[in-house]
Amino acid sequence: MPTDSQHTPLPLPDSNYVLDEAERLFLEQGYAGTKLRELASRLKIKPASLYYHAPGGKEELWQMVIDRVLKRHRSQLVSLAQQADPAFRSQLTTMADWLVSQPPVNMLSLITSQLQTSQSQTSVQLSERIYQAMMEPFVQVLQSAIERGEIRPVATDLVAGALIVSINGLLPLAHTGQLPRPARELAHELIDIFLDGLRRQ
Amino acid sequence: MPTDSQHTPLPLPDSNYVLDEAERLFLEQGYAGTKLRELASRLKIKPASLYYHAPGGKEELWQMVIDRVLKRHRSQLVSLAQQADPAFRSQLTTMADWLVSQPPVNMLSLITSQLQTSQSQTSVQLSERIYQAMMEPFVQVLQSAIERGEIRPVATDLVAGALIVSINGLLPLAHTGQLPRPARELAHELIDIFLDGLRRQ
DNA sequence: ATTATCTATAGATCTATAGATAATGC
DNA sequence: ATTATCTATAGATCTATAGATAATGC
Repeated sequence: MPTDSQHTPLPLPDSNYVLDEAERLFLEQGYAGTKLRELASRLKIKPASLYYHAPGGKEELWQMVIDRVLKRHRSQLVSLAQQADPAFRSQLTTMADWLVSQPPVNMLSLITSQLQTSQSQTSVQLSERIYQAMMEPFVQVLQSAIERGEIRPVATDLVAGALIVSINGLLPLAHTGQLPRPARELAHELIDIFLDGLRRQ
Repeated sequence: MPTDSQHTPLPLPDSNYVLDEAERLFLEQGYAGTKLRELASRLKIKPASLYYHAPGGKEELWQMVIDRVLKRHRSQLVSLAQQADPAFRSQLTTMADWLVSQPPVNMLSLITSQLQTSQSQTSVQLSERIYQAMMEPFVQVLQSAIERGEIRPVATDLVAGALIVSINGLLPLAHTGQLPRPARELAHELIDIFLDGLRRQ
C-alpha cells in the first residue's frame, strides 16, 4: 500500500560539499551550535579556507544553506503534490517519505536562529518563506481533498503544520529507540491516524 | 486548599529568579545559543556572580534547568491526567492547556544539546527522562481511553508524541502570525482533529 | 557568619583578514 | 589566470577563577 520508490531521484540542483556539510551541522546543531572550526575539520580543510567559499563568513553560509534547503523542499514537495496519483493518502505518504529522507527541518528553531543573526531578512519574511516551502504544498493537497469531498473542511494550515512538525519532530525519537520503528513506518501510521481519527468509528 | 497565610502569587515549587531566566534562555536559544553574559545582563548582575548560584558554571545551570523543567512537567501532567473528570477530550485539553502555558520544550533539541555538553547523563538516559516527563502522562490517558473503549487501539506513544510536538511546534507560528489564532484555540482544534480524523464520517 | 554581589583578569575559543602557495585549465 | 587551499595572526567573545566588598541575619 505505500507508494513505491520513485524512478529517478531528480538530479539535485546544487551539489556542493561545503554546503552539504554546513547543512548537516546547521540543521542539527543550530546557528550558534555550529562552529566554523568543526565544519572545516569535517571538510578536512582549515577554517580560513571557508572564506573562499563564503566570503561573508558564517552568516553567508547560514543564508546559503537555508536558501538551498527551503528551495529544495518547496520544489520537491510541490512536484510530489502535483504528481499523477490523485489518491489523497498516497499523496500524503509520498510527501512524508520525502520529509523523512531529508535532515529534519525544525521550523521553529530556524526562525529563532534567524532572530539571533539579525539579518536583513526579517523573521517575518523568513517564516513566510518557510510557510511557502514546507506548509503550502501540504495545504494545497488538503485543499484539493476538501474540494473533492474526500475530507471534512478543516483548518488546512493547522493540519499541514501538525503533519510536518509531527513527522520531523518524531524522527529523532525513532533513532534514540524511544519509538523503535523505521521512520517511514511511523510517518505512515501517523498519517492514518490523522485520516481516521482516534475515536471508534 | 493549601494553607495560604501569605498571599504570594506564585506557590510553584522552586521560585528561583536565576533559574527562571536561565530556563527562558536555554529553552529559547538552546545551550550553545545561551551566553552567560546575556543571562547575567538580564538579571542585572555581572557574569561572575552566576558562579555563586551555580559553581559548576554553564553546564550546571543547564542541568538544573532541565531537571526543573522535566520535574515540573511530569508532576503537573500526571496530576492533570488523574483529575476527576474522566472525559477523555477534556483530559487532553486540560493537559494541552498546561503545555501551552509553559515555554515550549523542544524534545529533539534538548537531546542533541545534551549530546554536545557531553555530560555524565547519557542522551539515552535523558530521552528516557523526557519520555517519562512529557509523553508518559499522555500515554496513560490514551491507554485508559482505549481500555474504556472510547478510542481505537492505536500506538499510544506515537500519538502522545505527535500531540506534544504539534502543540509545542505550532505555538511559535501562532505568534509570528503564520497561524493567527490564540494558542489554546489552536491546541483544542488540533485535539479535535486527532479525535475525529480528517475523513468524512 | 552567611549571602550575594562586585572588580580584575586569565585562558580558551571563535570568527575573520592578509597574504603566500600549489594545482589546474587555457 | 583561476581555483582552492594554506600559514600566521588579529581581535572579539566567552567561560571561569581569585579575591574584595557590602548587606543581612544571628
